[in-house]
Amino acid sequence: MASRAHPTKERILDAAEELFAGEGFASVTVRQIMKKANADVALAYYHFDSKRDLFDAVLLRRAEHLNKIRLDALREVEDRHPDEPPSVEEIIAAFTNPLLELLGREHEAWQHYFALIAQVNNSPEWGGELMTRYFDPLVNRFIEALRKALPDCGEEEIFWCYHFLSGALTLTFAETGRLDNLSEGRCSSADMDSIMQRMPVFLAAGFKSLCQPKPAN
Amino acid sequence: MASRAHPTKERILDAAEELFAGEGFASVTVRQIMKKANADVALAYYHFDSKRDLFDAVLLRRAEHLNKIRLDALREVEDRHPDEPPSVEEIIAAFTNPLLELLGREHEAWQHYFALIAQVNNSPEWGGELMTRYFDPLVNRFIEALRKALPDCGEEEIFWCYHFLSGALTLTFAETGRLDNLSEGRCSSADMDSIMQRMPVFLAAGFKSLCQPKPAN
DNA sequence: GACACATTTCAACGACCGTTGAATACTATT
DNA sequence: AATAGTATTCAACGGTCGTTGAAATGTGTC
Repeated sequence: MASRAHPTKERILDAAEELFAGEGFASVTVRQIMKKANADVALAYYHFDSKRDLFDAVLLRRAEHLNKIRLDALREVEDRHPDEPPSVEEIIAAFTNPLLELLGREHEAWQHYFALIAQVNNSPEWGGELMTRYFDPLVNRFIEALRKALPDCGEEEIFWCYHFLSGALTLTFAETGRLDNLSEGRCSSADMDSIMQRMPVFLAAGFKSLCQPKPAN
Repeated sequence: MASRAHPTKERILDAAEELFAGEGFASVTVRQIMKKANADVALAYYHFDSKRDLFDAVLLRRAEHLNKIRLDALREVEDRHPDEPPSVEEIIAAFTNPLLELLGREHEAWQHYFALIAQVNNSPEWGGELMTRYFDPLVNRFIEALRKALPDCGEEEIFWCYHFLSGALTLTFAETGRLDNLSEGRCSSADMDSIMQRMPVFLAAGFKSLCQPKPAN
């Protein structure tokens, strides 16, 4: 039992991640988590100090990796043509495409994580604090890049545009089934190619419409 | 006690709405709700049949009014120039501006409701089913109007664009404090004028970029 | 093999959960 | 004033919650 390849602590985090993502923090029981993780209840409190600490650990575990690969993606498009700033589309694609790559590689794990993030982002209880704690440095880095790509853009505009982006992004990656229901099967939330082709275009157009002087009507 | 102006049933719904919006369905206790409503615990089960039924009643109460005024707003822009379909901006403004008007009139009540909807929309547990049940007829009506405004648009594009819109909209109206934190006070989630001036423009640009042949680069 | 130390098991604590049945108070009609 | 129906109170139920202390087991070191 408790194979080395999947140590207990990781199994607990996996189980907690999936259950929290599906039903939220409060409705999931520590006993449910530990049953799914095939471990005794008390082990949750040995490896983590409380249910809440376990929740934070779930969030933190993948946040670091996520921030790293997104930052790499941004650096890459910035280095691609060092004399001029990257386009808005490129910056936004660097923000969103890493998520799609992760989903392609380990779909289940990251899908649960993104569903969890969507709930956190949209919760008044946690949205403000937790998103700030885990993602602000990276987000500020992207906003800085966007400012360079949109030199005529006002300060407030950038933040509002990012806020709209954030809502669209988290809902899309949450895969709640809403899109599938509404479109009566014509679209699938899990269709990553559709997301990749459409989301950066949609969001970049929004940024440009608010942040740069319109050429004409 | 239990003044006619604020009957018990309504007070229970108000209290439940505020608490559910703040902390989610599961972490709120029926006892907490009834304490806030200044009524005995058992009354929750007299006026509603269960905690879950109370939750549904909270969602349903304002959904009807909301659907009505949004539909009116859409009809109004459609009737404004009966010979041609309204523009994408006008349609989206008809979808979003009624929310702002409600917030202007009874800010607190509707603010709690929108925060609740944001959580429901982003929950895998509820997002698919509940949003469909309460809002699909209206949403389909708007999608139909958008189809007319964007005759060259593919079927899938419209649903994806609406999905992006839905995410941006629900997060924005949830007022989680995230925008305020990220912008370090430069923007306020509660600044309704900012939303009205920016959101329809941003979203309409996204629709047009994906749904209509680009004039140039 | 004795030792320290990390990990796991087991049983239980008090608190609080959603829910209910029976008794009481209110309100309006006759 | 008697009655019927609605609204409210009170006390409690079985169950489950997060959490813990103490005992048992495993693991590597000298």
